[in-house]
Amino acid sequence: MSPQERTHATIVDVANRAGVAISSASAALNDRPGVSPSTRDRIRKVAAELGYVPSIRGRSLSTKRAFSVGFVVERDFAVLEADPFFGAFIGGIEETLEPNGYALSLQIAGSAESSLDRQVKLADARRVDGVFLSEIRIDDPRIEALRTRGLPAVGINPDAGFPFPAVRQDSAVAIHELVQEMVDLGHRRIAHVMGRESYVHTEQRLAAWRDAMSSAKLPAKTVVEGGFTYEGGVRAADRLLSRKQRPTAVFCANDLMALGFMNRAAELGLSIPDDISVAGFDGISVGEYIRPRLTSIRTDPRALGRESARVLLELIDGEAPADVEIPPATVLSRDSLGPAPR
Amino acid sequence: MSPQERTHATIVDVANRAGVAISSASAALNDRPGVSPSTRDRIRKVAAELGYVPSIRGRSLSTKRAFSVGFVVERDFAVLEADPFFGAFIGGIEETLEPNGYALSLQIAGSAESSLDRQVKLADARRVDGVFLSEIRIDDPRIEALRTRGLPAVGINPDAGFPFPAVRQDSAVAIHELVQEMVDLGHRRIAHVMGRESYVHTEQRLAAWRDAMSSAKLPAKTVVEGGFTYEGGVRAADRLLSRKQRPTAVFCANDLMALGFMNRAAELGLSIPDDISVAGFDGISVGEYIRPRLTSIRTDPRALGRESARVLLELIDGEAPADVEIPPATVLSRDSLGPAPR
DNA sequence: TTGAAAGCGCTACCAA
DNA sequence: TTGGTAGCGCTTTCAA
Repeated sequence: MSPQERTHATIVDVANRAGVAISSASAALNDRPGVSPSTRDRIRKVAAELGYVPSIRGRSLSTKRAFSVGFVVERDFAVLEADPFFGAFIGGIEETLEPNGYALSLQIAGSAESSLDRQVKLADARRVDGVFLSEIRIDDPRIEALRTRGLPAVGINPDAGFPFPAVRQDSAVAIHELVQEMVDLGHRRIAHVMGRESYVHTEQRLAAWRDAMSSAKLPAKTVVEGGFTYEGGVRAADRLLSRKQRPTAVFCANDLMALGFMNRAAELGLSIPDDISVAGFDGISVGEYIRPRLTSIRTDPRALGRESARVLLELIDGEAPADVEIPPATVLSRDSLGPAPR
Repeated sequence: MSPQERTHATIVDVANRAGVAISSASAALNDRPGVSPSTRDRIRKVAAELGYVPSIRGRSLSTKRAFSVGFVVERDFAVLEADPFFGAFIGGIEETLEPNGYALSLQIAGSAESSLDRQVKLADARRVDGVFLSEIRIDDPRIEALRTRGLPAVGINPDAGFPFPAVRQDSAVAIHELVQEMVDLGHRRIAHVMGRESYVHTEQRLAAWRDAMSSAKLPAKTVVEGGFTYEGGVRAADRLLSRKQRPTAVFCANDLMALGFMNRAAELGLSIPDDISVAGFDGISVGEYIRPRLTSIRTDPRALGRESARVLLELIDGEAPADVEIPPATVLSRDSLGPAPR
């Protein structure tokens, strides 16, 4: 075991070469007051000559900061692949992190238990200064674990009453619009294929659909669970389309389920949107590539990531950031919605 | 700025409480010899009572290790979303990293320049002990940057002669099989939609296609560039299908381009696979969800990630790991290939 | 087997 | 404005 480290210039080297004290070098290099302009310049020049880059390790130990934040993705590998949220969200996080000298420590957990475990380990080893909490569950155990540890955290689309600062993007309005659009097209039997049970966003979408249905004076009772997977969408189609009074339109809680639903419906001999209208949620790019193109709800995971990171950094800096609400999701009208068959 | 750090138990606390020297505590906690069984047990017990978790920061500074490795993903955000490699590869990396106490520092770079820049910063700030090099270009400038810094790195599917240890998955054999399958179906005019210029994997797939064509005594001259994007696939279809002697089969260097190609072909009134056969590369799950289902080549990014991380950790440990070759990619036969039209 | 202490690279406090 | 120095939490060397 030989950590092959090239010898980097340290602040001591800079101070020596510049003929100043280490503390002066530190102050100069960090734009802290208390150094005369001339020595400051000299120190800077020497640092540049030496190719000095501060060691995050030394700084970390002395400032008690990791300069790194954590994100534990809790998602099945299979789902992960087709998931649009992931990449864009991380991209957004990075937009904020990078200019602030922070790095992202990413972990992938296959299950909720290991997700909690990973989160705890990141915190206990003081690898990170804070974490992102997405895919929040009802009574999510991570919340308590984080609170006992006093680790800064920011929630992505949590429910009201969430104990940490939150960043939210409303999708209820878009879901209302979508349902209304269906109603305007003459649909009365509108079903919902909901996501995985006990996730907050599953409930949020379900509730929005219910509200929209009730606004339209329509009964909101046809709901089946699809678990956010393609296969779940297939099964949902099997269950919903075998009914005597089958729905004429379906709102799926994500695009992957909508894909499964559409394919199964087609296999069952139904044509979309002539026999049945389908809409998804997420606005994944693949929705644009399939035929008919999938009507969906477009969210902005990138902005969510960017803002979450901003809030998290503020929190880490000891501020008390307010919750952030980014512009709401919008309906992405494409071809999978049509007039209700008569 | 108040780094809200709960006071964690340190090794000093453990040593004090156990009534031993710090060095003994360290030895006991790290399974190093030189501590009697009884004191070792006592120290362990105290550590457990105190909920002691070693601070990675302190350890990092003293061992000159970050216990973290870096991965800079250089990909367009739009492409990233539909990219199957990303998530699975990271998942694989994690499988190796986690049990070894390492974390992954992930960065997303929009361009090649910023990718290099990020890589350099990670290295210079000593945030990571090594990095993964994927999406390698011909004469990739990152290689030189890494070498000057003496930072351990492992290449993912690099060309022969790559200066760092490498992990590879052969796809030439599968491409040969695929082309042969096309030939067996009666195709003679088989085109290739290649990926983005100057990427090693673009060249590798192109070369494999050329070889396969020449093995079949067929001219390998119909090639258009598609840049690995959906739109590139669309443009390729426009160019290839407007020819007087249009190809009857097309091998696209990734699935996304194949999707674009298929959709455009359909728009032009061609039916797949009756009028034209299409195959992709990657085996993305969406290929299963579209109609006709896309024939492709299945790679194993997860295994690639797992092995790469293993090699990288060995390298960091000062060993001299040999290159690794994981089982080759395979043809994923689905529905987008059919007999040549006559 | 045990303990004391130096040192990793940096920040920050206190004197000069 | 400068310099000296303690200390962050750990590993590791060297004495006892």
